[in-house]
Amino acid sequence: MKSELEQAIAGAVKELFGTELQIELTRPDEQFGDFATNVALQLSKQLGKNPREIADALADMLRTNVAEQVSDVSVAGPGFLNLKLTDAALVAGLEMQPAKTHAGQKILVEYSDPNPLKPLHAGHLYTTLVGDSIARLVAASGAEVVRLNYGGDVGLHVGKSMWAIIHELGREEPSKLAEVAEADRPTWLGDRYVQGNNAYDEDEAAKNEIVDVNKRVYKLHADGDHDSPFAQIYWTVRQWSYDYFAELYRQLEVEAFDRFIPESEVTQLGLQTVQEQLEKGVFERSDGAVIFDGEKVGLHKRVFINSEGLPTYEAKDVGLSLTKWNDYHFDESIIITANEQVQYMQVVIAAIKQFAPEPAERTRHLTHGVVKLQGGVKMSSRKGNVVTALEILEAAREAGQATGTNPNEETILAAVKYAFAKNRIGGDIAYDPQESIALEGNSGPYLQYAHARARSILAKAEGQARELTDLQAGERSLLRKITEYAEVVDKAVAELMPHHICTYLYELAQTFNSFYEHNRVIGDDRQATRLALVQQYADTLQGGLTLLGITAPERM
RNA sequence: GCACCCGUAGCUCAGCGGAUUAGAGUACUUGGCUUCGAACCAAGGGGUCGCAGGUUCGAAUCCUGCCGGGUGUACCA
Repeated sequence: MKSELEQAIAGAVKELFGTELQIELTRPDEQFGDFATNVALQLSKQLGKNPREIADALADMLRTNVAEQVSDVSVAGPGFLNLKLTDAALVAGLEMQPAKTHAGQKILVEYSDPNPLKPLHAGHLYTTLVGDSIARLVAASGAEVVRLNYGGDVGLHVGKSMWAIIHELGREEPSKLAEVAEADRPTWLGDRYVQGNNAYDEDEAAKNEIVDVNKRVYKLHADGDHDSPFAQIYWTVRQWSYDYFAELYRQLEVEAFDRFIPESEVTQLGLQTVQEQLEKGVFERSDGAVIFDGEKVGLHKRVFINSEGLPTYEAKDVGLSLTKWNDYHFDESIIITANEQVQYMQVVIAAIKQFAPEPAERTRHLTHGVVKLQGGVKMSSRKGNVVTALEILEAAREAGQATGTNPNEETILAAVKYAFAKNRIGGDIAYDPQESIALEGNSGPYLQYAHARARSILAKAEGQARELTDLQAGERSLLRKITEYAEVVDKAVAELMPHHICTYLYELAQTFNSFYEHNRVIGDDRQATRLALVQQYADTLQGGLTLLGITAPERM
């Protein structure tokens, strides 16, 4: 519908003024119409004519050319062309589906990326939810999506935790791990990380030991060691971490990952590749380390292999990138991380581009902001003052109890997911355990409620829904909003911005609630027509919620 | 120092490939439940869109400078 009209207008422009123009119809305020365009304003400059004259001429032509779809063409303001669709055309808009812009493509989406042996904080919850909804968007656009989860099971942070674990156990004795109760494992590990981190910063001797432990972890992987006491401790606590991640994903009810890629799996390939490319001049030696001089391409220098001979995160990312390429030959690889890695990732991708241009050019890095506590304090797992991912869910449940409405788990999840999804990706999120979970206003529960109400009508009503004709004002407003769905999803997919879905669904639900308040469905003369409308509305809302990973219960 | 991101109602945020009267939520004030679910609806007050220039018939939106905040800037991830 939209594109047909755009072509019709482009045709009219060409016929009247002889210029080729790409028309982009917008959705104006309802009082102006269903679609609007400012072509006349754009044309006035290049034609040297009054924009209103141009608009009037176009309006005249359109009134006859698109009379079938458009009931009214008006010129307003400085020269806007406002179009009002006929009821039939508006109803036809229900057929519009989101475009399959990525049909036939294989797209990798990497997100969540928690590190074993470190705590899962609120940021992990955020990045997991953002990644899940982006992966859903990509899938909705027709792509074959591969969900990847990359985590640092080797590296300095592991050295820190392992050092503290051994310290806490007293000696390298795996059986002593049994003293940690299963339920206490996550916090116990989190405490070890903080302990190791503090020791690294404050105690020179401990720092040297940690550096040594770190090397032992790399060696353990190189040797395939699963039997030494040190290795047994490592593999056991690593599994504890993976179990804990699984618990978070289970509680969040996010789509399952297709593959977990531990850093240890790509370390060798990364190290080897960087060494090879060092020979070829992509990398260079500097102060005992191997670096990439990003300054040559307007970025900054980065260390890929440190002076200890160990690969840094950079080299491992090289290994990861090549592993993805070798295993999937993807059309696009999306990586979702926090903002602080923006410039880091640019250097890494610039380096990879030197010797593996294809995966580098097909990689897209999306970033989100940090989760802040009320008052603007950033959370840090290094200092230990963290709100963990599961604590956020717990806080949500408590806040839900406090409202007296006793929301179930479905509603709690909707509240949390929506609170994190409704903001544009990129900015920081202020998390207020009390407010972000509020069950009213622009929230997940509001949307679920607006859905359940509609389903309730449908369940109670007898008789058949009928086709939509001779619409009244309130009915038309609701239908108009419903038909915007496909356009909104297309926009969210194009920008990979799930918040557009939130904004739209909230407006849709508001439109319905207002309709509900002012129009009776059951028992009204127009029951059949209104049932059809309510049905369309409920299905649309449910579809949108699904894209956000939020359920649409029939009752609540 | 340099690079990147951000600065819109008290608070939390949409809007930013320029355009019809800057929008929501929340908080505050007020009205609406004997009829389909009031987790709702209806109405009201509240903004020099950080500041100053520039481009344009037209700027919250584009450009430049400044101020304020955040992040990154060699062996952390």
